[in-house]
Amino acid sequence: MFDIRWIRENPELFDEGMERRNHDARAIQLIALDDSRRGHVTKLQEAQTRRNTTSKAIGAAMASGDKVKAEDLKAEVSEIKQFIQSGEDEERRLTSELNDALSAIPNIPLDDVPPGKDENDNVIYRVVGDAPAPSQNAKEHFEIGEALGGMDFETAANLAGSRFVLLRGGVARLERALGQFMIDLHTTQHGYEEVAPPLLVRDAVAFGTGQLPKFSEDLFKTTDGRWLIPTAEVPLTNTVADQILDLDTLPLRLTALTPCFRSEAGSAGRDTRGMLRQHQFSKVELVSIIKPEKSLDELERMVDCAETVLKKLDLHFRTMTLCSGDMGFSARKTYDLEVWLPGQQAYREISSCSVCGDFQARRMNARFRLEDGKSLAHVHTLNGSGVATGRALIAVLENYANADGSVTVPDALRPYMGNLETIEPAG
RNA sequence: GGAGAGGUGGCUGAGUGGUUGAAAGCACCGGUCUUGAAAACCGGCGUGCGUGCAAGCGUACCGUGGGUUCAAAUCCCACCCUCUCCGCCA
Repeated sequence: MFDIRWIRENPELFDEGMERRNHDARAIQLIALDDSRRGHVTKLQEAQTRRNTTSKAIGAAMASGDKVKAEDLKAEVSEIKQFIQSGEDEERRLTSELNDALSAIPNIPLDDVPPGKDENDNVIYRVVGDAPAPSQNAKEHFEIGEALGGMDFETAANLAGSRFVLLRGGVARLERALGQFMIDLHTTQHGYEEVAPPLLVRDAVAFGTGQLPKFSEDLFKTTDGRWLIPTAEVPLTNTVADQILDLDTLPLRLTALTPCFRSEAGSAGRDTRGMLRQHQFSKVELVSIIKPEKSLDELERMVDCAETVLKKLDLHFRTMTLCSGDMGFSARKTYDLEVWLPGQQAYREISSCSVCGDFQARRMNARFRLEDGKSLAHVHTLNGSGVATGRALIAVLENYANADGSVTVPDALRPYMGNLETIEPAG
């Protein structure tokens, strides 16, 4: 969320950022809102000053036994009170009007983010490994999974409806192995602390990371008013909400392997086949809470952590810098890792790492104490998938499928698969 | 689900209608002392908002949101959270 004072001081930077975002918010409208709020606050405070001084005078008059004077003063304050009453209502209205406007505004891209409209304008940052030779026979993951008897969409649909899958046997274990492998890698090699967070959160938490108020339709809501997390980023990042962190606790690096729930409200008809886009999927998430001056380095570090997963699985992928029009609401800069899927003959997003600056920290009110031991500043937050297990499963199946229908288990996963070397078709 | 207790500044913890933004201690910052450190002593030390070039001034804030009152941390209402006991339960 933006600080209105920053917008007042940097209107052209703000407008330029909004333009790059293809967003229609403009500084002049917000400043006008703030002007009317400020003007009103000043008037209200003057009235409050008079009320306070007069009230103190009443106290003094009572103390000295001057009842007549006290009564006179009471009558005087009564009138001021009327104005204050309505004035406070008006202040609340003006403040929430401004806050509502501010909380719906996306973050501004960093200067080095390529300009663009949608995914077609994303820029290749680096490519790792070689794409397998084109193959006519390459199968899609759901063909492979179903042939193994390990990917049951029909039963899942009977149980829960569309966009769910039921995994069985070796395939189910393979997904679990991927999750275990990734979270072990991040905790033992990359310095992240493992967290097992709640999967349901309250409004304020979903607001903190930017899901609310604008994207409530993308989330599942429980009957008692909570939200199913769409990513562990939400609870992990909010662990520092409303806190003042000591300098020596930073950086804070957290990881979690959790189910994620998304309504996919806006994507009817897209990726309906297979398990590319599900209402429920598992993901290893990475979150860093960091000092502002370190946040850009941390983004590179985080991408490296995510890339390491794919390198260890020996998967070919490319890392993309998202263009200004393709980034998420809270992000200032985002790298996507796109893994090569032979079955689709295409690169598909498998991980996404973003730096949010103080955008989320302001929403959450997460601050830290500076070196002087006194002043406070907002932390910076970063989040990234240390790879979604569902999509990693897809990638492994499509890249490790053999002609006879079996799937070779990647070396890195064997310790988690009871040293199994291949998953064979059922029966 | 039933009964009770409680939420005060970075932390601990006083404070039940009138100079209380809030005692005290700890932590922290500056200073004295010391070869240095510790201890001791002296001083300082909340946040948001408004206003101002600034010093400052004003205002709001004692879980959150409303209300009563000339005046609320203190009284009333609703909600949130924590703890204890009982019930139920993986």
